Amino acid sequence: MSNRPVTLRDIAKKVGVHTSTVSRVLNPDAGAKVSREVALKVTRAAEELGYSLNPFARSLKTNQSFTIGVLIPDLTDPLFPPIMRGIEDTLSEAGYTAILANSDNDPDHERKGLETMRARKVDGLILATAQRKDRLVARCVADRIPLVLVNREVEDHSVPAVVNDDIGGMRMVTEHVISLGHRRIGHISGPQTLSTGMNRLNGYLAAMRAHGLPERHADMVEAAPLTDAAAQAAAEALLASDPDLTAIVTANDMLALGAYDALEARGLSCPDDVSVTGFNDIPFADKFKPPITTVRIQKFEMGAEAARLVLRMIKGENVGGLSMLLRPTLVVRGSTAPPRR
DNA sequence: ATTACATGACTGTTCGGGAC
DNA sequence: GTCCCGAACAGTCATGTAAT
Repeated sequence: MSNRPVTLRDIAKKVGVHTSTVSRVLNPDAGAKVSREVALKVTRAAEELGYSLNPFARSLKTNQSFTIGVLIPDLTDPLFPPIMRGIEDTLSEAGYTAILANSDNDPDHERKGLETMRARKVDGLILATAQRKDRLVARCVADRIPLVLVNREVEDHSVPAVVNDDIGGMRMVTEHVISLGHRRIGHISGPQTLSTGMNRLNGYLAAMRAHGLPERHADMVEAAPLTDAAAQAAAEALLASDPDLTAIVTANDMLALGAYDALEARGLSCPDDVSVTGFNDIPFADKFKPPITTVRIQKFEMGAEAARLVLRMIKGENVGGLSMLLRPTLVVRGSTAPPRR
């Protein structure tokens, strides 16, 4: 009794045909010219013997792995599972598999993750890790690997990207806060090395300017890196520098949680003393206390579009530096209210 | 006897070419 | 219209050959 996996040859032997015939039966999309009678025998034998395709052997011949490498910056960030779902659903429909690597926001991890995926001969890459200036991305471009960025993009728009309208989204939520009557509004931004961090800051500034509100330098604090600790420190710095703030708009929901903590530490309540807003509308954002007013981005769709784009590139389509901008929507919940005074 | 290098077998699958 | 033949793919490992 051998443990050797069943191959096309085994099926061919059993049925009495050539392996290539078996291959054509089991790959109907290759334009199989096989009689129904033989095809039936082959499929039956394949089932009886428990055949499953050897993807390595197929890759050897076709130079295609039907595998896409996906690199994300932080496995613990609830933003990414819905994006990943969009990627996986779309890829699997097309017969592709995603392999996931997490960089933990560490450039060294990122490089290793990319190297591993490339060594495994992925057909394409989807990166959620891109910085505005990104050497790893530049190298992938130079090596002509089908590559799509998701959520974040590079400064020179040299790589196709599927991103949210971060400027518009942040402007929208800031204007919601302004419309409630707030005038002293602070911003906790993401790292300015990231397109999301920079665009969301610009959206905040655009809203402030449009309403003739002062852009005080002290009212803008950067949380870098994007960690819980940095978020809370940023919120504390913001409240310390401007005690008259009545609202804080943050660049993502996790930063908003940091603001909640900082408010509580100062004995302030949200939204009675200070209104707070988030961004992304991560899963369970409605379970925050209070439920967070935020900007809903199209997470699933973002992943799905990125996957569609990379599949088009694999087919040889020239998509150029095509960027896709997805429209966000405002979700008003309990963390925003008119200022007390 | 040891070392360096070359050659070829091997894996499972696919696909162009050709036989009937 | 059906089916077969056999090369080719990338990389590893064993074997062969020649030089030291």
